[in-house]
Amino acid sequence: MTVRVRFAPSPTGFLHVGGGRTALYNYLFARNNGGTFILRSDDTDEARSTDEFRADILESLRWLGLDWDEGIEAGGPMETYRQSARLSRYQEVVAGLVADGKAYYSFATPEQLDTFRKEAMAAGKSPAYDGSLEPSAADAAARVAAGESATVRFAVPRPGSTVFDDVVRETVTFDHAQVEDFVILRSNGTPTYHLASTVDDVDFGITHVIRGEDLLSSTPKHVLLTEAMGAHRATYVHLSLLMGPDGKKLSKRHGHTAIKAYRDEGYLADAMLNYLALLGWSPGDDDTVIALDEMVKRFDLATVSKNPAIFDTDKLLWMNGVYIREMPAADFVDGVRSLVEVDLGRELAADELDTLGEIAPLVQERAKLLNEVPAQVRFLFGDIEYDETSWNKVMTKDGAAEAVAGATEHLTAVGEWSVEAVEAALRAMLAERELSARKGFQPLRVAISGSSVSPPLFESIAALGRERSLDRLATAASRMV
RNA sequence: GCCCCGUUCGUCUAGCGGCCUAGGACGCCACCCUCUCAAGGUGGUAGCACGGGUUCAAAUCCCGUACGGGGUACCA
Repeated sequence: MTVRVRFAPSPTGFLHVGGGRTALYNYLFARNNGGTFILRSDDTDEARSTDEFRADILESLRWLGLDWDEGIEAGGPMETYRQSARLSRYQEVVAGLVADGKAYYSFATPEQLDTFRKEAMAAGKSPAYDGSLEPSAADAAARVAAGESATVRFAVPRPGSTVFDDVVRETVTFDHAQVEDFVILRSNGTPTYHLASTVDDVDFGITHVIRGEDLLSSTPKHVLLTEAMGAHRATYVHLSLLMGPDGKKLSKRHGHTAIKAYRDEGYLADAMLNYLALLGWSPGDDDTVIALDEMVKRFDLATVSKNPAIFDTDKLLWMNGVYIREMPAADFVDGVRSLVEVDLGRELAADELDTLGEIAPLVQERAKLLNEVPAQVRFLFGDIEYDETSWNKVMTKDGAAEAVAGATEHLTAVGEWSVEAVEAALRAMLAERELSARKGFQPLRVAISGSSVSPPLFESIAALGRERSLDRLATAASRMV
């Protein structure tokens, strides 16, 4: 049997990190098995679904590099992969179920249901509605014929129970006393999530339903529905949820939850994927940094962990640094160029691009976020701006003025302007003035870059050029008196 | 309330009855390297929720308790 899995977000919000992980696990499982990865849009909630969210989900998935084989915008054997376009099919299924006596028209009002549930709870019993408030079949038929509006509920066999083997949770049992006669068709004729999602899974030939644990208790409904349709149930896989640092459900107040927010902050898709993969799965062999194709080879649903994972950005940040350092130098420059240009508010000239190329490898070693880069290279492309804290800490110390004066003297004498020549000149200055490297170079760093933290000094000076470097030393000297 | 799921360092995890004096990674601390900051290197810190069983032997199996998460809609 060929594996067919789907990622079926509902466009009622941005693709968040938990959704990204679910998509990734579906992708890994499909690729590992030579199966098909399908993208579907579970947009039965018209009121909350928007095109903005639909676009965000596609864009986020593409950014991550999780390409799907079939579904939204990719096409495939099905006519459509949007639930909002499959209304008639759902109504057809519901009609069949009603005809078979597996579902019924329900006239219970919200108030009646509310009372039913409250009373059940007060009695310490399950609040699951069992259909006991409904009229006889004949009455129901008459009322429907008379045009009275009603929902359609699935008739859960009672007594009974549903048992299924979840790949990560093993055998799970639900007594039907806990499963209510759930609504499958709203009174306005639209399907509920349970119906639409299950019908799609059946129609699309989904073999493995890999989704969040929040749907675990809905699974008996899906199993019942599937079997009522005369179909074979899928294998279910419920992934634990992602939590915030305080152990509570991950939400906005913990920081960013949207995948795209991480892209915008300067995270790399590969780092994101690697980090997300490790939240609930381990490739074994004590490996931590692992590429997508390697994950595909080693992925195994049976080893996915059962417990919720906390989304910890410290580790993500570290991992992003690892991936930045692993980037080919040219890719790094490409990735950072537009950020630098946005920061400067203008495009980089050809010679400035060369300068960026020169300094980039040194910055690449240090960055953990792409977005940190502009601030680190800004001194090369604009006027000097002093960080006052740095200035006060460094330029008021003994020897600072002497270092600047000495550097001016020695650098003026440099012939060919190169990293080596600059270093030789400055080290000679140190020896002559009997200054330690620390005391002698920090003032120069502040004079050149404006900050006590910068890319390596000699390279920075070499990249800045003779004129501008000497100019900055002069500016600093005059500011010090 | 009721139902379901879970519980190994602060965090992500390895572990599937003896290889565990519990391994790796992030974080943190120290040292080394060093022109700053990073990176890198070395070392260190810290954990089997608790209580009962089962067994010659339990982090690993069973039961209970506690705690956490999810569900309990004409949301998904």
